[in-house]
Amino acid sequence: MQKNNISNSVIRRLPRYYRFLGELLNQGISKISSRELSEKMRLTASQIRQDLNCFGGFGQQGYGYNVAELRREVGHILGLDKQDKMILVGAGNLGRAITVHIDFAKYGYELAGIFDSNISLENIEISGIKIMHTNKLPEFCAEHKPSMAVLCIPKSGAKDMVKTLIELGVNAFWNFSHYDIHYDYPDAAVENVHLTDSLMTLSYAARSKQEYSPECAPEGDADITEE
Amino acid sequence: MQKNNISNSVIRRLPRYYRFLGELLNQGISKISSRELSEKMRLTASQIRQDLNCFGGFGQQGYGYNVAELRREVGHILGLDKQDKMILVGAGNLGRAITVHIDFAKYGYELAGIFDSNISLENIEISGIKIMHTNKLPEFCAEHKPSMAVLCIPKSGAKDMVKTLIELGVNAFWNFSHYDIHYDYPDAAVENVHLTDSLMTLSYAARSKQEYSPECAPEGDADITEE
DNA sequence: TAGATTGTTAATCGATTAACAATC
DNA sequence: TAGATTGTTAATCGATTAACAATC
Repeated sequence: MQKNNISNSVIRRLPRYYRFLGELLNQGISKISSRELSEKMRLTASQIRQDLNCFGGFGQQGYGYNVAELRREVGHILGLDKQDKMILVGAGNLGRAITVHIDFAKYGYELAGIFDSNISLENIEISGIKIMHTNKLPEFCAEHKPSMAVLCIPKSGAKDMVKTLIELGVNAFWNFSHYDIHYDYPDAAVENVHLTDSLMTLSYAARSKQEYSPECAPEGDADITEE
Repeated sequence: MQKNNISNSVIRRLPRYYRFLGELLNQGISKISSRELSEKMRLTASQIRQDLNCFGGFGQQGYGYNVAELRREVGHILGLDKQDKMILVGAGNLGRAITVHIDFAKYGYELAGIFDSNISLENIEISGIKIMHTNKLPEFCAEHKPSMAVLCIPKSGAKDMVKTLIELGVNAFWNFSHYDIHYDYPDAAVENVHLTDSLMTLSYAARSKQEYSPECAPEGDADITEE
């Protein structure tokens, strides 16, 4: 199904296609052309056809794409129709929010266990799952063989935790810490969520807009705002 | 200070520079060359010099970059040394986690108010801030003039909420909902955090690795894994 | 000064867009 | 069939890397 070497840019657009196709389906739209979809998604029809054709010819000349079928295909490419076990490590505010907020089953994962190194959290339930102490990880992983871990722990503890998890067979990480897993384990599947990086990017966008907005703009050349 | 039209690719690398420079500083390293930094960050020295030179010549030939000074400059470019008020809308699990987890002051923002449309949450305190009902927004914004809002609300309510906030003078959004703000307000500063998109991307990476891993690889050409 | 390393221009690479032939 | 729209190749655009002259 998947051809070799699909570029990261293409992969990162797939979830968005998947979402939009889901919405179209909810709206009862069963057929769509690349041009119509491009208008809804604000990208070019060309790009949509290129992207989809990395994985196969899902459309039909003169007709377009069947929404339900295309969504199923994209979901399949993303692996959402599989079923794997995963764990979450770090039951702080962020870990608890993700546990409650994300419906992992929709993405082909079963949240099988929650772990924290803080012994006082042991046996507390979140979303019906009891928090276990991290010293239970070897036993748990041997039994359930989770393939993915969500890391909601500080950077300081992350390096050792990842080492442990890799040894226990976990090879995919949804990483909310700032520890750079790929540096030490280039073969692991890693998706970093750097919330503060995102906030800083927004800060840049918001504040450069401030500078250039008409009310605040200084007289003369906007380039030379430096003192 | 900032030249025109810095590409988004460059901007998105700045927070990472900022983090790495902070670490170097913590380690007591006061001077670094683009080559040394490139090894630590796993990117090319050329790119580092190109990126930084979009904003000015922060280095010195034959010497390198002063870590403390460069960090200050990058922080300044990102606007982290400013101070603006902001609000958070949606005090569910995610909203509460972000309130507690993110130190907004570090990024030049003061979390001035938390809002929720659920009346039963009113006056509950998170991180010392009392949740207010969303009907208090007009009054609050008139008084405090927040420039940014964190949106931790479902997509269904997001469109109306953004319309309200835009009218109240908020023009930057850290958007955890799936509502596409830029579609309706192309001039707003928007940073989307699509957690489930990130999870799907990880799913793809994790599962295509599974397919190609030595233990599970089928015999013959790996390209033709389709039945 | 000589050595090192930046700032900056030129070359390369990859991703996006445009064009069009294939075909439903 | 004629019209529409895909799949796919070619052209363009932008981002990254390499090279080197400037200079500390």
